[in-house]
Amino acid sequence: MVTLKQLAKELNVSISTVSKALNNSDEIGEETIKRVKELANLYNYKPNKVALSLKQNRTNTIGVIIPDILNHFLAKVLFGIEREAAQHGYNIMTCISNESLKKEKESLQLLANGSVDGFILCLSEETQIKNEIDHFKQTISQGLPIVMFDRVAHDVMCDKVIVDDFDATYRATKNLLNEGRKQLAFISNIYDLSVGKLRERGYQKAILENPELKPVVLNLTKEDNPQETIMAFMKHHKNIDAVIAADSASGVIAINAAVSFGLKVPRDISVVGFASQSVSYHSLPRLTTIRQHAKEIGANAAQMLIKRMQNLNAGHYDFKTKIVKTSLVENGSTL
Amino acid sequence: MVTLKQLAKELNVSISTVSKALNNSDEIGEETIKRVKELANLYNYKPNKVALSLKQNRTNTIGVIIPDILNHFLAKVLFGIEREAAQHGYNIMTCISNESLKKEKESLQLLANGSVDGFILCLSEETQIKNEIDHFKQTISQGLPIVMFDRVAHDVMCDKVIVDDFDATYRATKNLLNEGRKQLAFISNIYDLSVGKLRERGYQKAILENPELKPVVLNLTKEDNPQETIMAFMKHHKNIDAVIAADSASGVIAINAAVSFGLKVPRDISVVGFASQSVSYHSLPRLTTIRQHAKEIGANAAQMLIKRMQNLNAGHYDFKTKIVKTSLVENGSTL
DNA sequence: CTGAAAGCGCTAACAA
DNA sequence: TTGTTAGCGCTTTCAG
Repeated sequence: MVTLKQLAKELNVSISTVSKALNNSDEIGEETIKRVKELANLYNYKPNKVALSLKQNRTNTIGVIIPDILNHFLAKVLFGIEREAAQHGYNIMTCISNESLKKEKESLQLLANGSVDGFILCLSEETQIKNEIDHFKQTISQGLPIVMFDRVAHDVMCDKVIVDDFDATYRATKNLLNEGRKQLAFISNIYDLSVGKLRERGYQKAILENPELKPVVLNLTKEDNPQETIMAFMKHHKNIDAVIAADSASGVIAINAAVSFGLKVPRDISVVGFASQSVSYHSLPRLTTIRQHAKEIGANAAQMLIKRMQNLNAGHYDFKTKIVKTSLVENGSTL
Repeated sequence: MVTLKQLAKELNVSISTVSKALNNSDEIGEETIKRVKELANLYNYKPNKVALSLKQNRTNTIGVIIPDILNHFLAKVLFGIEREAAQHGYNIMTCISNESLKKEKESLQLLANGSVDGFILCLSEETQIKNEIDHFKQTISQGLPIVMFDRVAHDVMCDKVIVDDFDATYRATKNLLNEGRKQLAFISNIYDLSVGKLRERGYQKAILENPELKPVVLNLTKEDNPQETIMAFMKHHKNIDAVIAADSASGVIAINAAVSFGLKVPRDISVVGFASQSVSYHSLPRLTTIRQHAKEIGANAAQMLIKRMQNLNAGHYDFKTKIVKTSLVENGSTL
C-alpha cells in the first residue's frame, strides 16, 4: 500500500501538504491539489484505515455476535445489519457464539479492545439459561454501546429490538380457534430461549381463555429426530386439528406428517409456524407463516447503534426498546 | 480503555517498562513485573488492537465476501471460516455482495485499505456472468492474498477450494440409472453459476452415455414460484421416475410434489439433491442428499489463507486448488 | 534493570 | 500557500 510519505517524497512536498490536498483543504493551491491527486490516483492511494482509526479513536466497525449463523432467522438479521451498516459506511466484524456463554464472553472481550465501536448481539442459549449479564455491563461501562435483538437481557440497560412473540402467538392461536379448531397443539424446539417461552405463553393464554380446552405441548430436544418425534406425537394425539410451531422446521414437518397420515391440510388440520418465506415452500400446501421481518430487525438494530455511537455524550438513560411487529402470511395451511 | 501511558503514570515508571513487563521481558525485574501486572489486571488492561495493527502492519483480520448469506450452503461455509479463523486468533470482517459485481468490487476496495490481511471469497453471480476478474488481480498485486471457494475464477492465480460438482452429479445420476430409472430429470435454480453448469454437465454426461436416454432439464428463474413451476413440470413429464436437484430447495419440493400426485417415493420416483442435513427433514421421506461439507470447505479456505498470509515471502506461483469431495447420504428418497 | 526515542500512517494546530 | 510538529497506543532499539 502506497502511503502519504511516498507521495510526498515523489512530489517534493511535505506529508501534510499531501494530506490536506487530498482532503480538499482550501489551504492548498489549486495547482498543488491537482498534482497531488493525479499521483494519488495513479498509485491508487487509499488512506490506511488502521492509521485513521488510531488517530480518530473510532473504527467505523460494528461487532456482531450471534449464536448461530445456520439459523435462518439470525442469518437474515445479519443480512439486515450488514446492509444498513454498509449504507452508513460501517463494516461489521462477526463472531459466532455457538450458543455458548464462554465463546460469547471471549468474543466480546476480543472485540472490545479497540476493534469495534459498538455491538449488536443476540444472547446465546447458555447465557439465557444461566442468566449471566456481567460481561455486557462491563462492556457498556467501557464506553462501548450495545444493541440487543430478539433474545435480550432485560436487566441490561441498553437499546433493544424485539419481536412481539407473545402477541403474535396469541393472535395466531386465536385465529385457529376462530376457524373452529378445538385441539390445538404447540410444537417447539426452542423451549430454553426467552422467545420460545414467550411464544408458548401466548399460546397458553389463548387456549386457557376457553375453559373447555387444554394445552397440548411438544418440546423437542436437540437429540430428537424432529421428523420421527413429531410424527409419533401426532399419532399419539390423533384428534389434533391445529398446530402452532414455534420454530421454522416444525411447521413444515407437521404438514408433511399430516399429509403422510392421509389428512388433508387445511381441511382436517391447520398449521401455522414462525418461518421465512423460503421455508414455506418446503411443504404442500405452503406453510402459513408468522413472519418476523428479520431484515428489518437487523436494520433497526444497526440504526439504533449507529445513532448511539454518534451521540455517545448524550444521556445514557433513554434506552429504547423497539418492537418489530410480526405479520401473518396465509399461505395455504390454514383455512 | 486504559492505556500503557495511564498505567505508567500511576506506577511512576516509563511506558516502555510497562510494555516490557506485560510482555514478560527478561529485561524487567520480578518485582516490577508483578506490580505492573497487578495494576493492569485491576484496570482490565487490554492492548489496543488498532495500535498493534498499525505497528505490526498486520490486522489479524480476514475479509470474507460472499454473495448471499441466506444461502444455507454459504452460511455454513462462513461458519467454518469463522471457527477456523477464531482458532488461529483471526477475526473476520464480512461483506455481502448480494450477487452484485459492483458491491463485490466496492467491498474488496473498502477492505483492501488496511482493514484486512487477506480475503476469502465466493464470486457473485454477476461477476461470473460478466467474467470480470481485474479487481481480484489488482487486490492480489497489492499484496493481499485471496482464497476463492465454490464459485471461483479459474483465470485468477490464487488458492481455491472447490467441490467435485461434476463428478458428484455424474455419480449420483449413475446411481439412479443403476436403480433402473429411465426418465431422469435435472432441476436447477442456479443455471447461471459455474457450479450449476458443472452439475448439469455431470448429469448430461451420465445420461448421454446411454444412447436410449435423453436429458430432461428444468431451469428455474428467480421470478418463478418454485413449487408451481416444478409441479407443472412434473405433470407435463408424467413418466419421470427420478429427479436430480442442483439446489437444496428443488429436491424437497419435488418430493412433496410427487407425494401430492399420489406417487410413492422412492418406489415410483427417486429424488436426489444438493442439500444440507437440516433441509432433508423437510420432506417425507427425507431427501437423499449430496452433502458438500460446507464447514470443511470454509475451514480449508481459512487454513490456506492463514498459511499464505504467514508466508507472504514464499513463492507466489505454487497456488493450490483443494477439492473437497461430496458424499451421498441416502436418506430415503432413493432406492 | 529502566528509560528515552523512533516510528507505524495519518490529521491538525501552529509556524513560517 | 506550505511545512513543522505533536500525538493517537504500541513495540523495540539503543542508551543509561
